[in-house]
Amino acid sequence: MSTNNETTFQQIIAHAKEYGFVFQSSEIYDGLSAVYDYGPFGCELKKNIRDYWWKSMTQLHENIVGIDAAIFMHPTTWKASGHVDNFSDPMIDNKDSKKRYRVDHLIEGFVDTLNAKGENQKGEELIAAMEQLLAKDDFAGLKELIYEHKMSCSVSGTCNWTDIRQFNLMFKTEFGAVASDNPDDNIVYLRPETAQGIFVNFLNVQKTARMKIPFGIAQTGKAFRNEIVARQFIFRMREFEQMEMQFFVRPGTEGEWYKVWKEERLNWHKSLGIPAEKYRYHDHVKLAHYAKEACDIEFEFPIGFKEVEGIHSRSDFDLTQHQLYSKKKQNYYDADIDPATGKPYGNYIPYVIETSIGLDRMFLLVLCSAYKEETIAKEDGSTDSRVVLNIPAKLAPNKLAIFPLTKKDGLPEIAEKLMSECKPLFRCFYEEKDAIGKRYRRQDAIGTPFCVTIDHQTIEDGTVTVRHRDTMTQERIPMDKVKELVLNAIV
RNA sequence: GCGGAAGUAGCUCACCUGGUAGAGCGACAGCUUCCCAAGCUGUAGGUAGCGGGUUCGAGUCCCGUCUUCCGCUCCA
Repeated sequence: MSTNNETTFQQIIAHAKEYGFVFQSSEIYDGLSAVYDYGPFGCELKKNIRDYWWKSMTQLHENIVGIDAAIFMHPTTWKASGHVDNFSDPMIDNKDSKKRYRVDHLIEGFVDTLNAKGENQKGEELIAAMEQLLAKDDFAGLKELIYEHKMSCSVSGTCNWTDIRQFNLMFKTEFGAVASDNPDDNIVYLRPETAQGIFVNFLNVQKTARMKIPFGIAQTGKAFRNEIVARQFIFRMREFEQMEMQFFVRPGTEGEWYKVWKEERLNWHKSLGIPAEKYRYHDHVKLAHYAKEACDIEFEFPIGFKEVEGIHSRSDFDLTQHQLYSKKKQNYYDADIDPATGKPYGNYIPYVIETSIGLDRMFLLVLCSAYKEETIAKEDGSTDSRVVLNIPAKLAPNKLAIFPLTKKDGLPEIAEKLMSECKPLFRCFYEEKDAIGKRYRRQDAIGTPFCVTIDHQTIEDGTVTVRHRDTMTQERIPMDKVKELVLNAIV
């Protein structure tokens, strides 16, 4: 048995479509760019990944609770978080060098060269003009300004510019049925991250669930971003799902908690049996405006190492910002005794360690690591091939397939009996058509870990054949042990 | 967003230099079959991404558009 390592990303994408895992959104209308739908097996796999994460966060950690915050949030949320100001800059491209500039950076850079030449007053005038135009979103005026002063690209040296375009990270929509005179009054954003729903509920959760620091709040849910380049299948989508946990800690302890979660999260990945050498950390050198420390957990996809999860030490940035914008105190009273002073730690705004994993990326990770094209040497010397998804049993869409060897002699009746016993406990699939080998292969293609075949011997002694997906080996066990076998593998 | 390539049945592809679409696999319905796909029979499924143009006639040539792929660019 040999595995072909040269399976490309394309083959995995084709397989995902052909077997009902992922479809392009609105495909009959030529599709919607960078939006995808999950099919029957895809949505099961996705749900199983989400459940596994949720359980490992909220059930296995007594100090982590969940919430489900709305996608719509008060617009001020995004002013406080920095998303409005940091991600709505007008951009311009140089057609010759293909280099993209933020318009304000381009003009400021030009002003710097003026200042270097001692033309400071001209520079100041230019900055003033720019700020006026920016405030009015007058892109034509800004472009004129760039041409008027013959601002050129530092790479190509030309003034061959595209029109100015605004890059908006966040999707906007209208809120409320009645239009206001000022359209801005009705704008709400589709959240670009789930984290802010946790932060604005920090005190609600802390008080009602009677949480003591250190504690965490977990949430899974959709988030929306206008990506400049949206490509690579479900790796980068405009609508995607995050699984985030914000862990609130006493200031000064964030360094050790960052280490704890960095390790804890990688262990979660390893617990799925995915080879450790496929993973690596990528520590951030350049940090975001809110971060103290940050790293990514990267996975080696067929297209190279890519980020799947981020662990960020976010300081008290977010809660402080929300306190500032909402004018509501975000303090926590810590009654524990500080050994240094002999007194309680008292009031403070907690620090936050964030773990944030993309559910869709995790889905792709599972699919990529599971997909195998195998060539099998048969006993008669000929070769055979199969496509198999070695999905971890606890994540597999179907857990058990039940086959009567033939569809007569009472075998289907026995199989249906087993089916009705098992299906309340885990997802099963029943099939009686086609040759048994063909049925096995169909289950391999969607990653079903176990197949059970009922044959004539079952009638005599009540045993069945269990066929294992990964090894293709078979064993004979009593039919009433099947349930237990599967349950042991998936819990 | 820019440059290049592609878009024919669910999938992989064929139709050579324009003359009104075919195969394999798959699916479905049967038959056969006592344990690993490629035995047998039958059925369904495509106005050739979409729109326009040239032509007596276009899947085949031209333009536009959408989508996908590759490279560049961006990515808190």
